[in-house]
Amino acid sequence: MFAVSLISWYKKNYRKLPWRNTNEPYIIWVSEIILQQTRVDQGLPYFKNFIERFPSLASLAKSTEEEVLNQWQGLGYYSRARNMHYTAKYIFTHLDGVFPNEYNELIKLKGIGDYTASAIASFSFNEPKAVIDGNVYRVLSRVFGILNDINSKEGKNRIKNLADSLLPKNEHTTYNQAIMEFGALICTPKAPKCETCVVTDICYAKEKGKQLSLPLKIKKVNTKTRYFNFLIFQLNDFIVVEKRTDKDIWQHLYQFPLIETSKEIEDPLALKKLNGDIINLKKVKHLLTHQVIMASFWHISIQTLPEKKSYLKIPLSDLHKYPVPKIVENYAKEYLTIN
DNA sequence: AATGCGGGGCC
DNA sequence: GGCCCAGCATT
Repeated sequence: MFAVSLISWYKKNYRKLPWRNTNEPYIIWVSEIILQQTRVDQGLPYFKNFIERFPSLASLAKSTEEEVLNQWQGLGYYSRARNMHYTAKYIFTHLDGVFPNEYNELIKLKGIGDYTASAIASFSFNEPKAVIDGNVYRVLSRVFGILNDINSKEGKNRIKNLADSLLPKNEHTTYNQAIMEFGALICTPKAPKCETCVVTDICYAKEKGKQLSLPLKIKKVNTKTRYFNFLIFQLNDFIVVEKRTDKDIWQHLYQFPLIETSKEIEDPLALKKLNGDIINLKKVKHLLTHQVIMASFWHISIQTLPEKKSYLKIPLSDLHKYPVPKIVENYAKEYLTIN
């Protein structure tokens, strides 16, 4: 029995993680959002800091988006933080601060899709909904031999039907945790630990030697290269930052004034018709999932800080108050340390 | 159905 | 250098 085996394995082998000690929906929600497309090891310190800074839905709702993004800085996929802040305010204001307690209501909230709604429903409200995340796709496609592309409608439907049929109605909470933990620790993407697997005797992939070719994912990656020139205008202890507002990466985060070009440039000052002294130039290659950012940081000593509606003149010592992309954080830490 | 959205760890 | 991670929103 598939579910029984996984539950039994889980009870002996699960990791003790802070969100497993509670069924409080706010805590479960925060943990699930943080763990979207994010490994436990990477998300764990963010979870602890986030809960310490925003211990309740009310505290999150009463904060500013900037404060929330500041906590999120460095974790990536910042729409998660923006949507959480939006949803916290929505629940606080329009739902009397009470978290929706069933899948059909949870799914309506911004930032909550099928996986997260199922997880909160199962973990917080004892509603038997099967969670389907990357682990589940991998485990089920291997064990039960789902050969369809899991990005296709057919593949998703088969996994969905299979997941629903396997869900034990009474122990769904433990089972949901178990299958994901099993995928994370045993049925891993590379080098799965088949020698310690508890369902190896019924596993299609093991029998056929197809562990590494399942799940089948057909996708094309077109990575594009972009050239960012960050201009760090400095006058005494003041610098200039601006907020990113476009529908682009790092939305609502701050940065140094940016000139994006189609290729590397020699002299941004000439381009901007500005007079100043370049006192540092640092080039950094920053890798995102589908973009390569070739960044140049031009540190410019200038007599008059440039004026523009979107420019904020701030003391260098205040820079840490603004949420910034990792690449900006890295530069600031190395070259703009005050003290 | 396809695309955009971060950053990091692993091979 | 590619792949993937407790996905979701938008087009």
